[in-house]
Amino acid sequence: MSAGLTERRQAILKLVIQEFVETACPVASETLVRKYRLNVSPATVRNELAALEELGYLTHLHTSAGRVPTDAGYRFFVENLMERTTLPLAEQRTIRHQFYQVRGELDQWIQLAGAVLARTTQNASLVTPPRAAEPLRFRSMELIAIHDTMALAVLVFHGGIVKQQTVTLDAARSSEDLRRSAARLSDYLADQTLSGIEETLARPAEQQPLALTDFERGLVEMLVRAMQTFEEQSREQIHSDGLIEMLSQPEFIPSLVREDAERAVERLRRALEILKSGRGLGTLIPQVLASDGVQVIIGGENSADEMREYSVVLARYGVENAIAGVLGVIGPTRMAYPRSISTVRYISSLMSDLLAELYNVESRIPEGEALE
Amino acid sequence: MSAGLTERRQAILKLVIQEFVETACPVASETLVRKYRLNVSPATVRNELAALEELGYLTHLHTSAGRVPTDAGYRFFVENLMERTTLPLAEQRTIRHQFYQVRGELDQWIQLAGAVLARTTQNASLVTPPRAAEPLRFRSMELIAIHDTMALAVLVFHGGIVKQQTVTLDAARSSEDLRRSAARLSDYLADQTLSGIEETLARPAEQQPLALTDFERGLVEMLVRAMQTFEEQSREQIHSDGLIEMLSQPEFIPSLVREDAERAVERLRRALEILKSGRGLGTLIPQVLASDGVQVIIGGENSADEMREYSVVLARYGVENAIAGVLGVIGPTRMAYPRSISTVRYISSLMSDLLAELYNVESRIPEGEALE
DNA sequence: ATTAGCACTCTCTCGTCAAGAGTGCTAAAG
DNA sequence: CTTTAGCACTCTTGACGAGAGAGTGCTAAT
Repeated sequence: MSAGLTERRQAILKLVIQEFVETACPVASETLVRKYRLNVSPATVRNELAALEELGYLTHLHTSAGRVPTDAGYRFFVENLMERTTLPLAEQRTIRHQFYQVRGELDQWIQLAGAVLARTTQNASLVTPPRAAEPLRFRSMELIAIHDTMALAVLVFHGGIVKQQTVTLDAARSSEDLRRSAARLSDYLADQTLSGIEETLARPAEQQPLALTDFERGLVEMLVRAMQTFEEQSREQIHSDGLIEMLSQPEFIPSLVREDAERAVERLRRALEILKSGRGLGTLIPQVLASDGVQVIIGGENSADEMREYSVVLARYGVENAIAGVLGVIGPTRMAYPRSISTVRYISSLMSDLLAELYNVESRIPEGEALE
Repeated sequence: MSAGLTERRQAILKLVIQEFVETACPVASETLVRKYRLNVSPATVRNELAALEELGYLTHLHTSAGRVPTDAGYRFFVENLMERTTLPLAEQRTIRHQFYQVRGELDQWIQLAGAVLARTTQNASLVTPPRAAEPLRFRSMELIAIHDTMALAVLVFHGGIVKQQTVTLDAARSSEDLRRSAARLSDYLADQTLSGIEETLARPAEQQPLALTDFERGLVEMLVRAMQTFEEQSREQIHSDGLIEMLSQPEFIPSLVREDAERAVERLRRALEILKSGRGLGTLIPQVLASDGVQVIIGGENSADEMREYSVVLARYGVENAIAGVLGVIGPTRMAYPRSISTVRYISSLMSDLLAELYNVESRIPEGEALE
């Protein structure tokens, strides 16, 4: 019976997927013949569909409804059937322009990347802030008086990472005082990592190259705390956007998908939880960070059951050996993979370019034209 | 027939609202009698319910279903029937402790306030960053070299507001160079507002007290751009959180609310749009900024039709004559108003305390115990 | 003024039924 | 051996209706 995946079956599989992605309705044999002007009869197509089903690429919800791709079907499509597309140049231009307008602000890049991914793919987007390959390394500190008993500490780390923190002063201090303390600490702890700083502090007093005042000791504590929370946060933080875009997919509109409507809402809640907590994605991120190119995870392929109905398209971005993050889109398995993939590829290369510029490394990515 | 709002009717109205808020089901006369051990018969209650309906405080979905409060009913409850409660001390303590742990970071306060509001009220929360009453006033600038052709500008404004921005250098510059330029500009433009800076720059060259290099001129442009975008953003930005909490309300669970299920999803989409875009809230924020105490907007009372099914509980927070923002919760009109109001009141006073501390003003708010 | 009793209304839930969609199978044709 | 026409079969969907249940509104008695 099953004579393997003949050319024609592949072509039909491709059509089924295209059609299903477009319409979100199970596709019937006759629809295919009519819409794509196939030169065979519906019966022939039915035979092929049955074969594809036996091979595991399609399913039946129930006896008499059209075919729907399985995860394996999508997988085959992505691997073998899909032509590699790039985002239209006009869209690339528009996106580049938007990034140009927020040049200089990393936070804005992240936010913009999320918004653009969501808008162009009509799905939710995920962006993790770029994380340094190496642990955070202190560079210098500035103290700026806000008023008598309060100052603002600006903590600068290697790689242009800056954190600010207000500190309460035990007593009034002059600007000059603050500047001196900041300078002393900047000198004292320059280029140290968190563990280095802790080590330095742990040394017995007589081995300390510098006698710290109580005030300065307090500052160091604040610095340590800031570095800790930063490392914790950057490890986990996932920005997401485009919930609304994803929710406009028919999967979430009970009137369109002939189904319980109960389940549509349940699905929605699950989607929310995934996006908010990043649960189900936790294991994916490091995996993507360790691999090149665009990664496509279809349904529950790689992670827990809760992701069964969703696909994720992710790519790493960043600068080799320096800093890297992950960005991508998440949506129902019925996803326009070519578009998602080309968008993710483009945005990740764009973000890489921007970061490379920041890090003064010439870009290595083919699609990366200079930013304006 | 309608002998006005007698004592007993008020009591019954109160019970109806309590019951409906708790169960989300239309409340029947017999239920009231049984559950609250009223010493009258269901028939009597029915008469009173009918009167309350005629007075506009209750409605009927259809002939034979229990009563449901109208907006006017909630309004009367909030104004006259509700006892003014405060958040339990244990909860206050927990919340204070959480704020203590992120002391020194304004961004974190905002985020935490949103999370706490959402969690304790089981609704979505809204927080706008505190905005200075006066326009942004420049204080000083630091330039920190990142590498040869890139530096990080740290812009400090009055009130402890800090922005960072990377700048590309036209040519390599020494640290000393950068420091001098930053110092010159800090001196030159200190204490100026955006319009002041623009005015200063507009003066003819011979009146300029200081001849700026091209590089410095570029920095000023960057500063102006940063100040502009900051003012724009802070005018509009609304942080929201707690979507998941709100979505766990029965209104959004089609199986619980006997209703189209279609509408539950539509309602949900609307909620999302309100939260994301702040549409329907736009007019509310300035209104709340201009008034004291907790403001309750029930249903479409004050704004457009899209808010008809939602209530908002908002309060201003901040420091008199210096800085102010708005925070609160949004949820279905069937809301536990006493709890929402007391939570919003507490969080706003807490945030006010924190800001007052930052601004070195002694706190004026009664509930505001010292932070730890 | 309160309340018991009861009719009335409206929703909700099944079950049935007919229509429709699409498949799977069989047998004939190329 | 492949393709196809024809047809029975399955399953969903929507409509209709009846019966049960919930709660009210009214009336008349207390």
